[in-house]
Amino acid sequence: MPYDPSAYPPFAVTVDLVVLTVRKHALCALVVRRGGPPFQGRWALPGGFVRGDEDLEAAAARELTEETGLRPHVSGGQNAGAHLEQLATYGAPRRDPRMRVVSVAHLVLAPDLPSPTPGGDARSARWAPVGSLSGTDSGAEWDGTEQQESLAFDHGEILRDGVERARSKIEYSSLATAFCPPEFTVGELRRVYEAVWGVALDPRNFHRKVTGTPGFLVPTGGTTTRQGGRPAQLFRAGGATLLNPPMLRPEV
Amino acid sequence: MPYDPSAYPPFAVTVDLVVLTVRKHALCALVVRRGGPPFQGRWALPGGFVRGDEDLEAAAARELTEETGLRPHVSGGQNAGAHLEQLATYGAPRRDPRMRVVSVAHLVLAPDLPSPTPGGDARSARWAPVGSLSGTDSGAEWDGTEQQESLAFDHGEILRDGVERARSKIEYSSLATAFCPPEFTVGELRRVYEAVWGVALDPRNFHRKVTGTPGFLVPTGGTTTRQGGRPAQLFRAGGATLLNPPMLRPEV
DNA sequence: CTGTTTATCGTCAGGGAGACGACTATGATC
DNA sequence: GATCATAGTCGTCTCCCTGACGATAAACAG
Repeated sequence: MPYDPSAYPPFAVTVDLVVLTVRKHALCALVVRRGGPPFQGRWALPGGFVRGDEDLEAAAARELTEETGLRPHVSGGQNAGAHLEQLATYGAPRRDPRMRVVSVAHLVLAPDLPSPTPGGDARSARWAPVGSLSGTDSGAEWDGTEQQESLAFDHGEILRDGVERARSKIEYSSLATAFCPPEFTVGELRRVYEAVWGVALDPRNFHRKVTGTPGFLVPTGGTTTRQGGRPAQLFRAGGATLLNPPMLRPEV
Repeated sequence: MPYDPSAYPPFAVTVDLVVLTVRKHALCALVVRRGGPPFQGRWALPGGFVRGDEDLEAAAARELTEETGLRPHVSGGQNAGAHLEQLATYGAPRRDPRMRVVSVAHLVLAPDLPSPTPGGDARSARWAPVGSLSGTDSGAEWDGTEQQESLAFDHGEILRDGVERARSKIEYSSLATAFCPPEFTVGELRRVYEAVWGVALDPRNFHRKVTGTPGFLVPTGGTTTRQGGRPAQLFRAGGATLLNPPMLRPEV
């Protein structure tokens, strides 16, 4: 099937971002309010068109910087920016009612940002607990104090896939450190796991596991009491990216 | 950023297929020879354009059927067709020298097909051991008896990603059964793992693991001696899709 | 000073995996 | 038919990891 360049059906290609962070013991996703039709006024994932001469990952990084000011560390890299990776591609024929759009979704894991409304973009944006957005099943931490509304387009499905990817990936990789500031304590890292998985973990077993895995954490020598209680050692993310054996999330 | 439907850059969208099978103790990928420029005469992954009103997965399934006659069981389903799932999307600006093409790669795991040249397509197609295609590191089983040649476009990279996905996914899922005929023995399943991972596994421990995992295998009652030696029980794939705990491939 | 919070170290039992020994049931070969 | 090679299947033993949980340490709040 030698294809004919003059006869291919035209598509628009976008990138959509599932930007996750942990705020106040809850896994949150960045959502923006749509300013125009379709789905005007509804919340959606941030995203935009891929430019004609732009790589997909570069487009995702550009959108991320535009929305949050974060500068991603593509494909690994030390803590200090955000982790960015391709998630999946969504291309159902009528997912956008106006035209045929194929969206390459990306997943971003970011530390908690001080800015309440991230980025200086004119659109309103907020961090929404993933439990408050329909399409996710983690209703445990969802207490109903916020407006629950389904996302525009198929973004609910994309968010669900991104959350599931994050939940499973921190099992066998050191990616959870991407949710932490450059220096963090074992307890802070544990609270990340608890927020992402929505379960409580035993502090003693968790401490044994993460400090006993070579290359996962490297002590910086400092300590902190910012969590209250006894001072805790500070760590940086080590070079290891794969956890072997993995830390499996507890059964139902 | 309310986007303007009349001003988006146009892309062509294709699907490319990484079709894997196990033949004669080796993991093999389906490759087709290109009939026209660019890369004329080089081997490439099968694939083609997504039609204007066609879902991505449907396009992948259609291409698969056109190339091999296989009818995929999308997203799980019992043994009898092939497993198909989305792999990743490749969209570097100049990956196709003619125009901007974004390719949504899919991964297919198929049982060994009797047909030497799969499908009745006019193009020449063959099963190539993945070790014989550059871009993969599993050189152990590659003995140099076949022509080694790098694939067209970025298909070497796509193949490598697909092989890595298959290698890691059979660790924690029952997907390895997709490489097997509807009824198979424990030994045949073990040889699938050995071929995909390129390692030797202990038959006794493997037998204990797979027969001891609930829902992985269900005995059909029959036996076979098609492998020689003592008759072996026949099994079908059970309903379980996730292996818990996983069967981790041995270290280096 | 006492209670509370968080961090960290230890102990113990159970499960799973790797390393093997032993036995079984076929077909092939002498 | 006896023997051998080939696979399959069952057991055992040890080590390591994990989950459950007791105990101690070091800060702060009253």
